[in-house]
Amino acid sequence: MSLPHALLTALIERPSSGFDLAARFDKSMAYFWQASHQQIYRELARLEESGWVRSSADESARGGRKVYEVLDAGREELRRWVAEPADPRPLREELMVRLRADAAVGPCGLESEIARRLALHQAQLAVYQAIEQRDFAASSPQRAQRLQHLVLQAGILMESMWCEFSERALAILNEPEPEPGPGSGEAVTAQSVNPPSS
Amino acid sequence: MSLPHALLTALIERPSSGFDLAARFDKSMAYFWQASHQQIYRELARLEESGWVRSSADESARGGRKVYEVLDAGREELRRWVAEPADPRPLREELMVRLRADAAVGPCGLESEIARRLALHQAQLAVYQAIEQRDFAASSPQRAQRLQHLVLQAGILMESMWCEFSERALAILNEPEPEPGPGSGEAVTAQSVNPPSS
DNA sequence: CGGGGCATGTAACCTGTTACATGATTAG
DNA sequence: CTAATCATGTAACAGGTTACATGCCCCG
Repeated sequence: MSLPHALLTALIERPSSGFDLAARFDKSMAYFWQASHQQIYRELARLEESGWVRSSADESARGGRKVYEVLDAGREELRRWVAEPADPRPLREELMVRLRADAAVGPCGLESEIARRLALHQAQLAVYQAIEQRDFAASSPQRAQRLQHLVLQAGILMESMWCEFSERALAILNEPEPEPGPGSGEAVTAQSVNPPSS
Repeated sequence: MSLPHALLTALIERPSSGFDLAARFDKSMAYFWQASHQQIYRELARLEESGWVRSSADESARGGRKVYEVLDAGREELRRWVAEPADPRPLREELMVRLRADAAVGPCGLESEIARRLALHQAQLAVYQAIEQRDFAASSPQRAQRLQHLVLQAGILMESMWCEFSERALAILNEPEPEPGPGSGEAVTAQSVNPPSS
């Protein structure tokens, strides 16, 4: 339930239309939150209904462009929400399910997929590092700047972690099997091992 | 859409009832996937409808206990799915939105929340490390074992990352402000800084 | 005047969460 | 007998995804 507050934040940074927000969510906020334009329009309507933002038709632009800005009630709500405790949302990582499944039924050719994802994570890491060099080369004493840098660093930490993980996974998957066995050539090793703890 | 395949995997590891699966999802699979019992029952019904699993009433147990086991079609489906390419699901990390919001509206007292979460991540890390010591002390040559260890290591990497991140965040949030300013005591620093790239 | 980008939406659907409902068995 | 635990479900809803619908305006 943080989409409304993500939108409030983005609108405080700069009043915008739904369209602009959708575009900006692919940039400044994409490290850790994203939303489709449908979601954004839906949510903007709710925010306005709650009296947290106000829209005004932008006559200078084409189409029925509506620019939203945050009202005082919206700011208060945002400040209230920021300090509210919230447990980390549990992970849902499909790749781990695949690895478990591969462990259960025997080799399924997962290596190429992992290699592909390693490349993706390396590329994303490079993008983040380029942004860091461009925008945060000099360490700033300003609180807001440092926090924004921190969020970017989280993205960097995350991508680094996935690179590291992918390499470990490839090392295991590409390992030659201990004894291939001359006869039946499939899924023999799998059944014997049960999950570790219980 | 990996819940059905997570269930297939768990059922291959050991045929079980819905209730057992719900309990086991809190253990062996909880690092990276979880599901409520409602989801599990709903999904088991679908799996049976698809002809991937079969249920049989367990007379020896109390209640209307139904034990599910995976059929050949289910195994085939699982093998097919494992190799299927799938991009990493984008992150959704509420805490990052909070940090961004704090950067936008000024200090909101986020430190205590971050400290709380640091403690949570440290605790979880300790749990994972204990499991690792207990179940994976000796390095095994068996593929399935090594993959299961790998998945646990992903959990460890993840928790370590969050600890590292939380500490960095606390360092910034607890820093004294450069010039506090004698007059107005609120939200002055925020507005001047815009998001980095655009 | 036609195509492409700007701009705003509706509708249907799937997944996951929360709350509620039901009954069987066993321990005290 | 009663409470706890085992065991299986239904219903309603919220959030997110996909597909579709609509119209404006500028450029060629």
